Amino acid sequence: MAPKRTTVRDLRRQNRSTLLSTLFFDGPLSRYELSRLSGLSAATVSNVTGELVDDGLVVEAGSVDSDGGRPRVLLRVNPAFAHVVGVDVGETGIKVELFDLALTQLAALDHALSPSSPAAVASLIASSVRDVVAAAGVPASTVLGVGIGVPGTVEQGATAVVHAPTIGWDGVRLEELVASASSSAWPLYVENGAKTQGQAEMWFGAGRGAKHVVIALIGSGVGAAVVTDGGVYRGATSSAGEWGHTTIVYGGRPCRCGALGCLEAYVGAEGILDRYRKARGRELPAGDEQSTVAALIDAAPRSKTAARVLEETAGYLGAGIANLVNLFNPERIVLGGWAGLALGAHQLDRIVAATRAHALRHPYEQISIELGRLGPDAVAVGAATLPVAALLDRAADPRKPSAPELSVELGVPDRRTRAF
Amino acid sequence: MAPKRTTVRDLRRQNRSTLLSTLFFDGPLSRYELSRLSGLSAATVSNVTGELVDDGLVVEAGSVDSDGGRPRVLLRVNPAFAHVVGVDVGETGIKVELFDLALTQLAALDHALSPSSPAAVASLIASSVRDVVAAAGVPASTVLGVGIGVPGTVEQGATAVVHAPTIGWDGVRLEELVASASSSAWPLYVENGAKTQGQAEMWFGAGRGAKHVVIALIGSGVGAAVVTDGGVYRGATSSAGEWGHTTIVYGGRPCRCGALGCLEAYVGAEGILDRYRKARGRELPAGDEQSTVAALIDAAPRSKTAARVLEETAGYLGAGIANLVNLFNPERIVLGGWAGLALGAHQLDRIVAATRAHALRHPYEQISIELGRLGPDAVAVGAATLPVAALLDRAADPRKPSAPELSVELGVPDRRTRAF
DNA sequence: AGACTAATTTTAAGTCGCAAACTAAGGTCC
DNA sequence: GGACCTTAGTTTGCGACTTAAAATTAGTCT
Repeated sequence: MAPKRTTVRDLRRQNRSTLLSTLFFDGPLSRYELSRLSGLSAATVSNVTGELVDDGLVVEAGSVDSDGGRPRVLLRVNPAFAHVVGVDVGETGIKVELFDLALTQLAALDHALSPSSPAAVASLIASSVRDVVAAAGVPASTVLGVGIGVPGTVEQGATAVVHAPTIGWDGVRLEELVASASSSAWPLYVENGAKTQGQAEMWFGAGRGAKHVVIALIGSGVGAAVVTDGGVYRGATSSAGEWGHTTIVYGGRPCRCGALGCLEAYVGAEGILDRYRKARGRELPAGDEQSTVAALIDAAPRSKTAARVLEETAGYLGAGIANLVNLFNPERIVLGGWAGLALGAHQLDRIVAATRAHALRHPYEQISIELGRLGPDAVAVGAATLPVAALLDRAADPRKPSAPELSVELGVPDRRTRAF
Repeated sequence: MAPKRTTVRDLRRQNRSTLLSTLFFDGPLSRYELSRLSGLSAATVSNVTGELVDDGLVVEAGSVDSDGGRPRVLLRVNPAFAHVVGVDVGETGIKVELFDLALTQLAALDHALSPSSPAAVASLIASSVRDVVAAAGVPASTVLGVGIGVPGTVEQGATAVVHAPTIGWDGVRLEELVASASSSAWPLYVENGAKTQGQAEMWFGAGRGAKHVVIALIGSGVGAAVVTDGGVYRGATSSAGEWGHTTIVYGGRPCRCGALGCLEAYVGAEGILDRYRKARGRELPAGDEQSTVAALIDAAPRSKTAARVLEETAGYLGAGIANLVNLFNPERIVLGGWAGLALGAHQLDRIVAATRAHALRHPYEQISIELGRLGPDAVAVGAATLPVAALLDRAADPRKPSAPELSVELGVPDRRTRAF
């Protein structure tokens, strides 16, 4: 409630966290390099890493010559220290994957699933998590937590509340449902799927190294994860980033959200196909969205109509991206989601040109537009990062035995910001 | 360059900053209340405030009974400890105002000015600052710094670079120009005017108490200050928040930025009047924009055309606001700028209705839409907060004698301030 | 083996915030 | 008016922390 920031102990925790995070992200490093990178004195690095090694969080990983002196001993995060589970609740099925602490996948499970009651999904999640832990053969006690990415907005609070209209969920307390369907008490972290995917791209994909990034997620619908100052931006109630439902054509096409002229109604797969259908004046061959869009793109070289629809899509998308550029002034825009990748692969030049036409010169000059680098597992990987982020953040403080007050404070990795 | 976070000394600075900021924003407080609010122990509060009092930053301010015990001694920031200057560089003139540390205005100066060369403006700023300090009769040595709000984007870096197309500035290093035109070496802080006005609303106006706010600035043009997690959001190169140039009508009206369909072309004063002109099919009576818009609003009850133009304006504006709501998920939207206030006063219901129609239900339910509370001095007040924010931030560390390495690190000042 | 170099660890300060004990300042009750 | 509360603020003693400097370790080079 208050500014809160205090004691000398926080310092230690902070430094533990800094060092652990540095090791996590910047690979094996010697104590010496850690000292340079963190700004901490060699003595402190030695002291703190010693503790981390004692705790089993960090292990030595060979050494490296240093011309003519004592070789540096490399340290790295111990991948086997703990395991995490990532769950991707999609519109057509759920994926459950288990990773070690380095986010290497050890086991995975896939369930097709037509939209079902929250309770049914929760119980499927609970049993699948159990199964995947068993399949990987890791001791249950090493499981740090379970991250769950869902296709809707997630209101973070004492307990996460999910609103996911596309699968018919409204006000679902998924955390509670899963917890009560599950025998183990692993901490649960529920988050919007676009945000988990964005976090995955930030940690391991096209977002690495940047601090201000927007990761667009274009599939059947359209979403985005906005990364500001290095962290996923959530806003007051965690529903920030609903890019798909920003108005781009005032009074335009109806969107499934009920409003008119949303970006999603133009560049979401459903919107693209619908516009194509109208342009052709007749129905499309049957097939799922994904292959139909692929067919549309294939047809472009031969079909004027297909080409025009794609061209227009690139225009709308560029304008939508320009809005992000003007509002957020990011360094980088990452196009993700299956439709985003498909469009990006064939229309990137046009998209960039349209962005340029709609963005202000100065912020436009700062950005690069790239394609996402992670595959279809990105949402699950990103979900699995949630417990890891919590670990790094609280620096695996041994005094806080790993599963404290549920996911509550996960919200924002509480880096301090500032006013001006 | 690295995560940086260290020493035991930072703790002290941090706590000094927390206490000083708490006193600044939450008025006179006793040590006891400070202890509760900051989470620090009474001992530490006593210790740190003792230091602050010794340094002259804080003074006692009477006492208050505490039923049946020792009365509490109130502490407050010493308004006379330092002074700050705020400069509002507008499109038609500059305002220069001097404040004490509590941001009470002590003197002000106004110069009409047609768009002029940067050097001329810089020299006018330099001399006016000198004049206003002299007029207030405060010793030059107590001037903490000079904040300057400009009507364009400001790229923060080693030195601030201003791009302000509406006054013909492109790549102007205003800081350097003012510094060389000035004999004193007061630290300079250059920032976009919409952002300084936003900061003023956050500190003293409609934004108080909230952490996620968008302060819209609607005048001749359209801008916004986006406050995320309590701080004004700048993005990678400080040009974030260009709301006016987000596309709201794909392929729509040409905007002075060169693109089509920008929000500014519809709800900026110029855009409104131009649409009205077109709707009436003939010229408007002469007059400045501000009075012409007022006349338009007055005419609405009698003129169908005027009413329709305003109604449409509310619609566009609502859609623009909804985009902010969906993307940023703020708690509050503040309408500012003379046109924003005028529209808000007469069309707020319609604007709210349009916002509701375009926003997603969940984030919409979180917001309140309010009018700005500060008058035409807001930009200057906000500019003056910049040196104050720097003071609060570095906690007036006595070791850093108040005017150190020029404003350099103001850019993305690196640390926490406070919940504001 | 001895000299040298560079990475870590140990040692000796010096800082900091906190809990507990203590002092200050006023009120209540008889 | 004095014994006794109550609340605010200060002092003291301590444990925790980081650091600079000195010491140690582990190789390379001759």
